[in-house]
Amino acid sequence: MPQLFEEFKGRDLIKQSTVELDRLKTILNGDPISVYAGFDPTKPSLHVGHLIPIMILSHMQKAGHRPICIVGGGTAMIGDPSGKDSMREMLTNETLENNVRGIRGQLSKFIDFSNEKALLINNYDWLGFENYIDFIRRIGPHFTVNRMLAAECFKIRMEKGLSFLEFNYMILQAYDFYTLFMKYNCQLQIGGDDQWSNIIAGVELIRRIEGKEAFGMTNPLLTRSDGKKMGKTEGGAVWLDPELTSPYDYYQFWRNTADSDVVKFMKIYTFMSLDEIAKFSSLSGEELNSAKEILAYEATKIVHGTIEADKAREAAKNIFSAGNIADAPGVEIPAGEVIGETVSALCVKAGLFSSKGEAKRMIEQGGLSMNGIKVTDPLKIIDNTDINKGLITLKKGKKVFLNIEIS
RNA sequence: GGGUCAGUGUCCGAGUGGCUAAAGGAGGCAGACUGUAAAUCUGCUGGCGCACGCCUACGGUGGUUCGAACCCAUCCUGGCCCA
Repeated sequence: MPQLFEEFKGRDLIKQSTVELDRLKTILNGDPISVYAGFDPTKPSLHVGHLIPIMILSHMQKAGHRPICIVGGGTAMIGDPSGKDSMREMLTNETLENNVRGIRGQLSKFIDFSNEKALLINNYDWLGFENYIDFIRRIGPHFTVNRMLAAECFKIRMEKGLSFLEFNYMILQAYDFYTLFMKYNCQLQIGGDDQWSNIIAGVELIRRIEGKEAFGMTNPLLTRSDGKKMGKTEGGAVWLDPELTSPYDYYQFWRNTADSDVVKFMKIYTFMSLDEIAKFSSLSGEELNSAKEILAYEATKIVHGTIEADKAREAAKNIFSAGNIADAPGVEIPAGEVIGETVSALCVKAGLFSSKGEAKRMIEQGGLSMNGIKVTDPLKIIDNTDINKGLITLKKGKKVFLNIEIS
């Protein structure tokens, strides 16, 4: 088993570090430390885009370190301007609390929070009670505006306008790091490379106030080989919450990975050993198709567990290989709302298309099959002969399957 | 606070009184080819019993006009310049 640093290197998880690599190596491979990453609770669920830091924390915990997850109830009220060209919507307290709760549950699938082996902290605990005058007198002198303005993360906003509110985000995140450093002796902050400015701000703050050294490390920001942002699909983000993205869809997301990304994703998004992954790197072309299955299975397993991953894999096999679509996702619709309806109306009701107009277009273009037969007439009326054993199976395009259960 | 420019569909962005459901691009969806891949080519891409019709839409509200995304007033939001 390779040591942590080698593991990270092998998985291409290190982009920038505040110290030279050989020092980083002794830190990562050395005595247990506390390591922190922040998550913005702007949504009730994390999505695939959040996964890299989570995986890093998970690896670190396995190597004996202690992860600290900050769910930024305090900072989310500000909104991180990094990489955004417009100001973020402000959130109400209730949605924030709700979001924090959801995220906590998801993190615990990757990180063991029992017996304080890892901590989950809301930075509102301290940010919420700071006195403004007090705060700026204590922290303010350590930052110069000119330095801050030079930071990469503010650059794009210098054109479009940056509110003072958002400008403070960096300071608050630095203060988070400082607080954790003082309270928990947290020495390392990790995050996406877009967090680099915020991370070094924290490192500097600690050095200035305490004269002590803390470290920062970033992971590369992943774009898929087709240049699209990770974790976004037609339907929006791919969520970790099974209510928002079903395990089946989650599996399908990974299953549809581009050839050129398969090995890269295995390294980052699964716990498969590097040796094991190496076997796949020599594959090319059609052979890679089976590697995608493994990637999808492993990635799904981590988030949704073995049982759901098995189910998703089975369902996918049955649907795509055996042509048996009984395992496809299903919706239940009362018989009265099915018989006598047009196909287009049924599809809309089942959520396959968002409007009848769209359904009609798709059908006219040959994009819909019902019970395995291509539908050509959008106004076709559904009758009893279309129902097999209480089911109508619909297929949109090549790979979106839906069973309508008639109740 | 003063001056000035801007706010258009998922996003970017044209349009500056009727020819505008609104150019173009991106994104998305679908068809063909495939390996549940990529690339490529093609079609579609506000809603509705959706060929001809109706409704909703160009920051909000009110107005001018036979007719407004486009003109006027006012408000909101933002940029830039000045204080």
